[in-house]
Amino acid sequence: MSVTLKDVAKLAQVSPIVVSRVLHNKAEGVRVSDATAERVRQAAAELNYKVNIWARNFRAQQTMMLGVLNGMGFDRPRFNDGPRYFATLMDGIVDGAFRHSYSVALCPQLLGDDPSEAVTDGRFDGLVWYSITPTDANRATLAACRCPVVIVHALSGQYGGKHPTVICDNFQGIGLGVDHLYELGHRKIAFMIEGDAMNVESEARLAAFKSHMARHDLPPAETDIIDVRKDREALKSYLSNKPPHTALMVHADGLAADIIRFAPKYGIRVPEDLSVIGFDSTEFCDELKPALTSISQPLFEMGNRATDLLMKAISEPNIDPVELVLPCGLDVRGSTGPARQTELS
Amino acid sequence: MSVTLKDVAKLAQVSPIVVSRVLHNKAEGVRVSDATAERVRQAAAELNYKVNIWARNFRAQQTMMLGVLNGMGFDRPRFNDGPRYFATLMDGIVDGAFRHSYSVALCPQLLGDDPSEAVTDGRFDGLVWYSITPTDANRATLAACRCPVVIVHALSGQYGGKHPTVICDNFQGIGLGVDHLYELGHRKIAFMIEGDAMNVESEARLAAFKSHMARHDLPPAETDIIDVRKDREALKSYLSNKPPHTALMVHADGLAADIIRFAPKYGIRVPEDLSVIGFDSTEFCDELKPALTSISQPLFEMGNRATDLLMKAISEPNIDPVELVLPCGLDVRGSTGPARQTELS
DNA sequence: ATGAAAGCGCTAACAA
DNA sequence: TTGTTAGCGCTTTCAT
Repeated sequence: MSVTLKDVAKLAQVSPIVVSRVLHNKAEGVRVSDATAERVRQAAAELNYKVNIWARNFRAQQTMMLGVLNGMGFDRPRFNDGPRYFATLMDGIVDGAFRHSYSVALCPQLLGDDPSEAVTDGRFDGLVWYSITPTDANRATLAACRCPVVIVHALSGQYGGKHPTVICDNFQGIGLGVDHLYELGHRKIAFMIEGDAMNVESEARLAAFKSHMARHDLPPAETDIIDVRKDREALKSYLSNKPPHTALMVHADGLAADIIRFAPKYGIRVPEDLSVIGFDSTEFCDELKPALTSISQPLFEMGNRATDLLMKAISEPNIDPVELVLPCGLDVRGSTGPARQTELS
Repeated sequence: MSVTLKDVAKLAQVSPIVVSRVLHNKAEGVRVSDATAERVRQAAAELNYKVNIWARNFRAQQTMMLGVLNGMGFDRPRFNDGPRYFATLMDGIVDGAFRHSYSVALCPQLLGDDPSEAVTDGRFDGLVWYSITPTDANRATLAACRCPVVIVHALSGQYGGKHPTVICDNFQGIGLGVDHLYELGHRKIAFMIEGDAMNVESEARLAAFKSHMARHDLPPAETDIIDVRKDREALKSYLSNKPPHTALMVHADGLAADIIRFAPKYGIRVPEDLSVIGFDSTEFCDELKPALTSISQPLFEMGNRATDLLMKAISEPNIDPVELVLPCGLDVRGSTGPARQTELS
């Protein structure tokens, strides 16, 4: 069907291995006479020979391929859902993989009946698992993986300390936000959190908030933690009752955006009456009026470094897994300003 | 290293081929005694045997893998650049590929020195090439491909009619926009176009505009085509000189968004003074004030159908390539309204 | 119902 | 400097 080494060898009147050496070996190791080498190269060109990369990989017992899982398990990665989170992370992963001469495949459909076969059929040399939730099923799948797995958005401890992990520094990030507000004169600062399930990262952010506030001698009271997890209406009732705070840190941009959109309806001006900080610095931050100040995760970097950890895990299987915590940034936009001095009327 | 068929065979006291039949064959074709089959299954379970998918693929001379190229050639796909175009298309491609039990890999780094080796080393069973520009280099690469290639965002004729193509119906899409404006009473409608290089699709949209306007007995004059290709400042000078039009169709959303943002500075209200229609219905359309009415490409569908064409090309290599033209939609938002009756003051 | 042989394309190890 | 052997893991073909 396709032109193989053997065909080239026949034409060049040498054995296949010589062709392999001439065409594929590093220049240094090659011990072939110039004349033969030239003959081989000509033959290859004439036949338009190309290696079969999978034959080579099969022989070398490697795939030169990384897989990406995301979310709850074997739902396929979606680029266009939600914010650009996953897209940016993927950019980092792909960039890193290419840097190491690896390809990236999107978590494949499985040829068998069980989705988890995809991580056990030798398809990949390594996996990046993104935004995994620590359910029993996921832990079981993780344990079944036959290749190194780097987990993004998790701390190693959540998974038995067996896998390298990459996560943003939620503690430091929230600190950036709190300090920013403090410097603007804010002392009455609330934290708002939502979400159906307990989200590990949101929890970490809340804890960080409490800690950083305490550092400023402003330990938050219970009423300073506004939990709209069960009832999104709680958000509206908070806004309609003259918020006692001058600033709001929100666990994620989506909720912060709603606040910015709803606030005017309740006579609350952002940032004059209420400063708002989100988390993730999603692209829509710039489009909001006012634009949303937000803490940014180094998503590209996270994906990128994940591949480095994977390479290390592939080449040194028995090394202790690294837990990589990367610093956040603060993108100051229009939704934060000096604290108001008076009560809302 | 890993458990193979042979290991299972030894434990079950049968030959490897029997194991293969029991574990992998369709139920019907299997001619193995129940007792043996059971023994094999037990052995496999005991050893925790998993197929090596690449050995199977290698043997079958297929990869069950599709590749995606985008842009000018071998720049790697970027998910987070520009609008969500590529992300949505990818979602369609991935969905389609999975539906056919194929994986999708992002255009890989090349193990050799020449990037284009990636399309000739048998890495993929098929390729989706997105947003290709018809340069000589790209034509050459296309010709060198050893697997079927489906081109997205192109017409078959641009590439010698040799490859299946998928494109949105720019003509019909622009027609939706023109008709929408016409029904709102607009008669003075301009078309705005930009971009460094000649963009085939933008050109097609411009031509469609002329044609649809003529259909309404409103053939556009030269002054109704505002070309800001060379000079983005031309946009501002257009806005500052009391536009004689009541509506503007723009070749793409990005430029339309700028108009919406700049217009107020020149005392032009959208849509009261000037209705604006974009193209692509990008997600930021909703965030603009007013939200941007825009023509939408069926991007997910385009990616999805591209994989169908690829499957067909893989299974029937000699079939005539299909040219798929998928209809656009019109997302009416706030930036279009009834035509103003008076001149701008 | 089961098994033996053979080979996909490539390259490491060893031999000449 | 060149060639031979051998095998990666799997499955099709043909024989028993």
